[in-house]
Amino acid sequence: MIGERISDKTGRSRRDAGPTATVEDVARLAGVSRATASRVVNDSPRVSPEARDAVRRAIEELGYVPNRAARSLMTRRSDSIGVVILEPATRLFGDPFFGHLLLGINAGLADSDVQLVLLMAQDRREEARVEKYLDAGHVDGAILVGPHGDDQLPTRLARRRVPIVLSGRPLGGGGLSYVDSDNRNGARMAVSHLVAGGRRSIATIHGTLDLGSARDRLDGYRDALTDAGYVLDATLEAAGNYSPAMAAEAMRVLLDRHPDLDGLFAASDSMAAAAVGVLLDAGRRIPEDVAVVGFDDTPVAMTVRPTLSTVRQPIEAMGREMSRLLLRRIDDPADAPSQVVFATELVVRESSVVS
Amino acid sequence: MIGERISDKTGRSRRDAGPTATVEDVARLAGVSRATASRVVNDSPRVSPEARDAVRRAIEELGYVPNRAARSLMTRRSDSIGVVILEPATRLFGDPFFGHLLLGINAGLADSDVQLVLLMAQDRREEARVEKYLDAGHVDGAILVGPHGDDQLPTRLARRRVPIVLSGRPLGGGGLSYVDSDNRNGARMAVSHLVAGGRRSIATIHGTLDLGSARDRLDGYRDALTDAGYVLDATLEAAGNYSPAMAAEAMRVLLDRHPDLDGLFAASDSMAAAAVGVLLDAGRRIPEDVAVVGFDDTPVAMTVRPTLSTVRQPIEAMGREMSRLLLRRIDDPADAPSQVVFATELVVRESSVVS
DNA sequence: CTGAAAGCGCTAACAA
DNA sequence: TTGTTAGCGCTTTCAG
Repeated sequence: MIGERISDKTGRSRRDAGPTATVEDVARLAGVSRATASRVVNDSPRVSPEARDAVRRAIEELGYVPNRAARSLMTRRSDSIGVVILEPATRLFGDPFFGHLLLGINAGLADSDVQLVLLMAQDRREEARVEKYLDAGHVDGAILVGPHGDDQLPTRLARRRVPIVLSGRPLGGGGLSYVDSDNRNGARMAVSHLVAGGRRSIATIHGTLDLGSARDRLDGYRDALTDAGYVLDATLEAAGNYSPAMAAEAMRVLLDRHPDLDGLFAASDSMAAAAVGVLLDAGRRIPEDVAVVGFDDTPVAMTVRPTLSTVRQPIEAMGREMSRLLLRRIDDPADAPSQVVFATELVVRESSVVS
Repeated sequence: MIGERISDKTGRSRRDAGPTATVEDVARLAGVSRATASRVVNDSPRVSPEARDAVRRAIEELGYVPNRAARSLMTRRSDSIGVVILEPATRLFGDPFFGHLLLGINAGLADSDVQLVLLMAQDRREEARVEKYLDAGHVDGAILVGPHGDDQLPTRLARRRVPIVLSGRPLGGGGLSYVDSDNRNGARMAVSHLVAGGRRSIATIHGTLDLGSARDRLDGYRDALTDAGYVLDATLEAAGNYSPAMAAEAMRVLLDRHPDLDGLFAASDSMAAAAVGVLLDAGRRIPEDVAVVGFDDTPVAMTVRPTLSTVRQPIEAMGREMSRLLLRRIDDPADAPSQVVFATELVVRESSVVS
């Protein structure tokens, strides 16, 4: 029932030229059976060198590429993973963080021929859609970026045995795999640096507190002050929620409450930059009157004047690690969840030291 | 040969719980044939209301979700499109442009159950890999972001009948579908605005000239000067290649060549921001001494002091349109290529007008 | 080491 | 309108 056919049938598809050779074609040309051809394609060791060579040549000649759908149907693997962005649009816009992370994730996939399916969920409705998609097993696993405190999605997926890795420590459930940077220590270093510079009234603009990173950075801020024997003052803390606009407003409030403040730690560079704008507008000199440290070491830190001292996290490496963990977990579902925390590093520029 | 089986066989897969009902299961439960069940799933009109209801109930009860691989195998459609980022890492990092664009593209796919496969190619080797992937027909079509002047990838793919849509006017071949903004007119408006403000010596920092956008913005700059009867001066043009660092260097060169320059048009906000830094460092007041206009209206425009006048392009809408065009082309390969150009808009802030 | 055969889950002729 | 049947291209027992 097969007979004459190679790369052509009656009304095959819209693609006229494209490589549509099948294993069948390859096998015939190589003078072996489908099974053997398939074995060669999948690097099975149980193939004689001669057969292997013949098949390889046939593959080359026909420009054969396996049909992923057919393979998936058989292997029950999609050879793709989902990267789910749970963050609302606003953050994605301003923050180069996500681009960096995607790059790292992609790099981590590079020698595995697993594809990256991008799934964005701006609201609960879209999130439900994404959940259904993941649940249906259309991807072999997923990396979840930015789940907030009250979001049960990770837990639900984990319970249904969907392999997942989170970006950032989840506030809720334990037992999940995640990759994070040492936000707390990064913040501690930043604020200790301000203390060491002789600053006495150090404020902070923190991120959305239902995010682990935001909470950890705030804790680090408090750690440093406590270490230095300062008394914590809640009125020196204001929410900027990782938004430049809200950070600007927060800065105004802080300045109003503490006209004498002489140090500021902002939980992101974009918030720091916005705060710097407000400080300059208010006639403060930076760093003479107010020393400022941000977080992330994004390009804006170098663009703004004065250039921004900040805390660097190895975003790309983190993305790569997330891929690595997920692939491992997909390969071996019994693999225990792992948590990986990357070190952060203080980068001192103009905004925090009087030269 | 089927017999007893519903959602369970011997060693099915790693997923223990998940919804693994098949059309077969649905059909049996609904008391109809596989074909009818399939018809209901695919909204075929040739189904009686009763059958439809029964099948719908069964689907609901079993939590049935079609297996994409099996469907693809049959329909020869992957129900996914590739979004190829040809840009080197550096741009992705700083520029919120890509995040915006992805968001738009994704939104354009929202009610089509087509998935977005992200493919990044940082160099020629990776580009070859991506090309092979697209060529193999693993996706139904692709959106190409950032192909540079000498890149033959779009042409090659088009020749092989892979449906594609480009982001930005390609410099090379005609006859390709693309979505762009009116860069030239945007730039012209920006520079005319500087002229109207009485600026006499207006410089520009342009992007990588093997990019249509960069060339168009440079042309728009020249248009405006010519319109105003100014004499073009090549020494007032410097390359920033969309990189803040190179833009800073370009600004230094320009300042050196023309200490009296009183206007600047930068082809991106990030370059404008970097240039502003250099100008401030050089003791120039903005806008009193030098008026500055950027391009893109990214968040940095609001963050920097003074806030940046800029040209806004509807990035998200552009992304949505790209999806729309691609889906249309996939549906009907005979559909002629279309070019869509979105209007740009001048946004005036502090950096260009003395208040 | 190799081949024959079975069948993954689905859709699409073709009949009825 | 519905059911029957034939595969899509691939991997994988199971014999040989």
